[in-house]
Amino acid sequence: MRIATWNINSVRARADRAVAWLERSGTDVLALQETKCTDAQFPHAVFEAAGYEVAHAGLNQWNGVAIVSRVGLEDVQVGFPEQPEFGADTPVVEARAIGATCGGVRVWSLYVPHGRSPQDPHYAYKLRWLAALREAAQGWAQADGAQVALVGDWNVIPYDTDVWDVTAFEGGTHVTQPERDAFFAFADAGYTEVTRVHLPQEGKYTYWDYQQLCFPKNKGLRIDFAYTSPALTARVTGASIDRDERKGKGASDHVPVVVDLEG
DNA sequence: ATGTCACTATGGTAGTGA
Repeated sequence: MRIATWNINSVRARADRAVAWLERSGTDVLALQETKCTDAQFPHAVFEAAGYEVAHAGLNQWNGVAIVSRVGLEDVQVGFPEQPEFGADTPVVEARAIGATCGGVRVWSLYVPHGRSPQDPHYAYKLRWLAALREAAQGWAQADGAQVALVGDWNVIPYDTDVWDVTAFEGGTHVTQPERDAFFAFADAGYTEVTRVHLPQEGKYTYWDYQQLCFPKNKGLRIDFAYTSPALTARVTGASIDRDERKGKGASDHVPVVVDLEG
């Protein structure tokens, strides 16, 4: 079975591209982030025509997460227990997490808050969000044989070598110790970040900003990851990053990150 | 050349988020 995660940066702008990629790559389950639409606006028919079921959570033009599967899609859950709210006047639980069981694997599509700047309330929200997710995820992995995949855009640069020049992020988000601690805490909860296991090389970026010709200059970030519970980690046979998907007109600023499972 | 893109609301351009 092949699972992938992809921050699509508007599913309406790229539904055809996503389906073409699904078919070309032979992906069974795809977790999407930044769909940037409401459930009513989601292009369900495009995916269903290709033989995929869809579960989506989207409140407005911001955020939005989905799971697309051709191996079943059961027990859909929008948001995780104690997922923090954000908003100055009327706080809401944003559309940043959706879970479903696909082919026996509990898949979570996650869009971790950006943080904006270490001084911004969004940064504290990001840390709260990651801590709450870790609490929930620890519970999910408890059951013997539980096969859980936490995949998505983590908005954290775990190592200095996951960015073309870490000094460009001095004073910014993504590289602070609290963010990195929050990211690595999932390993303490029993999860393994399996893309690192299979792609340990430096410079394996998953995102290149649209601005400043970042992609041609290969000024990228590695911020899209897949944490798997012990029983699922044992099934992982490989991982890949489809860098070519960043090429050409109409690309997302992120590329798909793929995890292969035996069976 | 601030070498971008997608969204909304508006009204033909400005604001927001990344």
